[in-house]
Amino acid sequence: MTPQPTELTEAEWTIIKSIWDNEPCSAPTIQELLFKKTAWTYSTVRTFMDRMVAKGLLRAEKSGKLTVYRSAVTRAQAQRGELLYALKHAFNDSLAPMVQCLLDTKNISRDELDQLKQLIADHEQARSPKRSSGKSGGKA
Amino acid sequence: MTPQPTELTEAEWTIIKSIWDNEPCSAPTIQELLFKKTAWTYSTVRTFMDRMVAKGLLRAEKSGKLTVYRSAVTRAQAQRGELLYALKHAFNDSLAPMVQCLLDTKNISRDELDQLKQLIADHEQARSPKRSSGKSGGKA
DNA sequence: TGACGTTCTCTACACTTGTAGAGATTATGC
DNA sequence: GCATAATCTCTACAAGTGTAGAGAACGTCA
Repeated sequence: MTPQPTELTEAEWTIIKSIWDNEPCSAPTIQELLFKKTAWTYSTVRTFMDRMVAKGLLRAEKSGKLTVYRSAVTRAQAQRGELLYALKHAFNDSLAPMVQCLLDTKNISRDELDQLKQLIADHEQARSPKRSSGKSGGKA
Repeated sequence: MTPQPTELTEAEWTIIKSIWDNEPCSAPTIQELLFKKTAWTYSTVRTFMDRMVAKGLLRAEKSGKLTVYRSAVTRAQAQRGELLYALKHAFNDSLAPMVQCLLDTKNISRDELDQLKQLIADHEQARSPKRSSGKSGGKA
């Protein structure tokens, strides 16, 4: 059961990133961690977190007095959701225009370009394993 | 003055796509065009469109009785906005993870892969024109 | 001139999102 | 036992989003 893709709001992204990096964790912890960036009060953070539990983005568990939170979606799932939203709405689900836009928009260094080429090459490799002599073909 | 990137809601995407394909156009026209997909009433469509004018996504002009609408952002601008939102929030602005996710998520045909490689090659070419004998180096 | 169709304007309402205060509860150190 | 600090719960409110109805205004055809 692949969970259906989720899109997060800006605030939700902020929260869940902090949780991925610190789970399991409590609301006061997250509030404190984010305060420098966001200046959110405890109430604000707590409200977000509880709403995210209701949406299935987080899981909460009471440990005595304290409520302990964990993510309920992985980073990859959330990334996929966001990407698919953009892909679907902005690019009518077609890959090439999206990548083209990426290339046009960002100032991409030569290193990054090489990296991209490598990614694609690896992907091709994985797709149609060529069992070439030298490389073992397994995922690096 | 590059306009700051805009993110559109789902409904806004639906509307503006129809407008890009038909501008200049009136609200009743758009409503009719979209009705099959969305079942939105005239009021709904009109409300969206007027709000989009307020946001600077569309421009409206009265022509006697009729109000005529045009897009105020290009498709490329809107695409960029959406892409940058995803890139920033989901991928912390780094390119490679995004492309990786793309490769992992979609079932990409060999043709598409080739297309991507071509895009990247073209981009490299444009970036550091090699003034090779055969090709004229200008944009295709 | 009156009925009809088209388009517009205005208003509304429920739900979501961003933001937070007030006050209750509980543990803790003295 | 009591002051204090930490945490929780509840409630609220403004702005944004999705959705639409009611009724005005205008052109037109008989």
